[in-house]
Amino acid sequence: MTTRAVPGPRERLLEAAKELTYAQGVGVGVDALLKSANVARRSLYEHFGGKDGLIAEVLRLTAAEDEAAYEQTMRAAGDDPRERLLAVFDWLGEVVAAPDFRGCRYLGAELALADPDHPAHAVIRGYREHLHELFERELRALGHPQPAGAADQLVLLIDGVLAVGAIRPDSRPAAAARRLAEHTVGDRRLSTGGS
Amino acid sequence: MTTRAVPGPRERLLEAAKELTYAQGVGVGVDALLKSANVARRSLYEHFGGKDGLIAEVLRLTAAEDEAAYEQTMRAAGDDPRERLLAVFDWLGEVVAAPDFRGCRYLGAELALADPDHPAHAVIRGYREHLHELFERELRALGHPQPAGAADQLVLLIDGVLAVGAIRPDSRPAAAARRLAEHTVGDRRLSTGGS
DNA sequence: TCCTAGATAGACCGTTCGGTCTATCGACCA
DNA sequence: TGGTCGATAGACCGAACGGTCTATCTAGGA
Repeated sequence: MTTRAVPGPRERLLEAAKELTYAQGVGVGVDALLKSANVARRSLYEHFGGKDGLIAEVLRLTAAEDEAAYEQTMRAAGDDPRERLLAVFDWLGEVVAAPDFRGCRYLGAELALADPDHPAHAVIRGYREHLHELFERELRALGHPQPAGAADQLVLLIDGVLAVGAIRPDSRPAAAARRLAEHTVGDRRLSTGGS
Repeated sequence: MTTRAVPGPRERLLEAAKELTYAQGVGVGVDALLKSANVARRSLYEHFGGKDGLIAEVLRLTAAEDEAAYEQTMRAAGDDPRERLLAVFDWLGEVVAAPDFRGCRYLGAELALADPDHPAHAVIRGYREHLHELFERELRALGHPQPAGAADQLVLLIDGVLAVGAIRPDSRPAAAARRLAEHTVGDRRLSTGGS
């Protein structure tokens, strides 16, 4: 049974941890997670082996969701790779402006988990690589001369938006980043084969 | 006596906290701080009122140091505002490449301290504003048409460098950001009064 | 010389931490 | 009907948490 009519303890725990580890940081207590999920203490250790396992699994889950959100945003922006890439920054503007926005979940976990062997770090790196490949693919379709380097720049701009948004959400960082992203992806003439 | 020959408990505590809160995050225990600083438990509460007060004071201290580092970097780059601004990104390249680099201290604290009333948040915002004003001043000297907006972009690029550097220090994010910063500050012709 | 102020060590407080344990409950299946 | 398995509640563990306390020591000034 991989599907069930009503969410089981595992699903409830993941959902509660997804919200609490974002709102409070990965330092939330196990008790708070169990209480919020209405799950027995033992279930956590049965399903995830411990708090660290739960955190890593939550990041895996949200990474898949966030990757899908990026892809959906680009899909909805049409067929032009340039428009698809820039649409990401318009969408980020909404993300950052949301009242419960509290910065990038992955960067928060990366900085909070001092242990370099924590399983979350590998998940975070994988998420970043996925985004990088996503952008690089579009840049290749655009005929960009340096798709890998340009993808580096786009990822950096996204990090900047999420970081600035965490501290000064009112400063509209996504708009500032979009202007730089327009420069990164190149102007419209470039898509016909510039130098 | 504001100066003393040998660092007193307050100075030792600040120094130890500066290192430990960066290496381990602001979640470090009070015991670890006291042991590292070789300071009596009571001294912490006498001087800083508690852990939160110590953290805020550490951020105030490092903010002053970091602001001075930015200014020194720009001063050493000469008189041309354009070169002074771009030199910041060359310097950031060294910062990120340092073996003990672990991301931006301020962003880490911002994301880790869930309590919006924590005194550290005000310190962090003040630090950001100081940097913004520093850049805006140079951009005005450059004759940039939108100094405030361009300063927003530079701060965003710095955040991006520090964020990417925390996760993939080997990807040379400062070099990617510098190329974008060159676009932000404008090319050389602009300093003579372009559109 | 005595007094005071600051620093020390460290016991102690109640709470919370992550994790392990036993015992019970309830649904499903043979 | 009896057995099994997943989930439950919750006691319990040692350790660490942030913070308060007393008592002792020591350097500086009157």
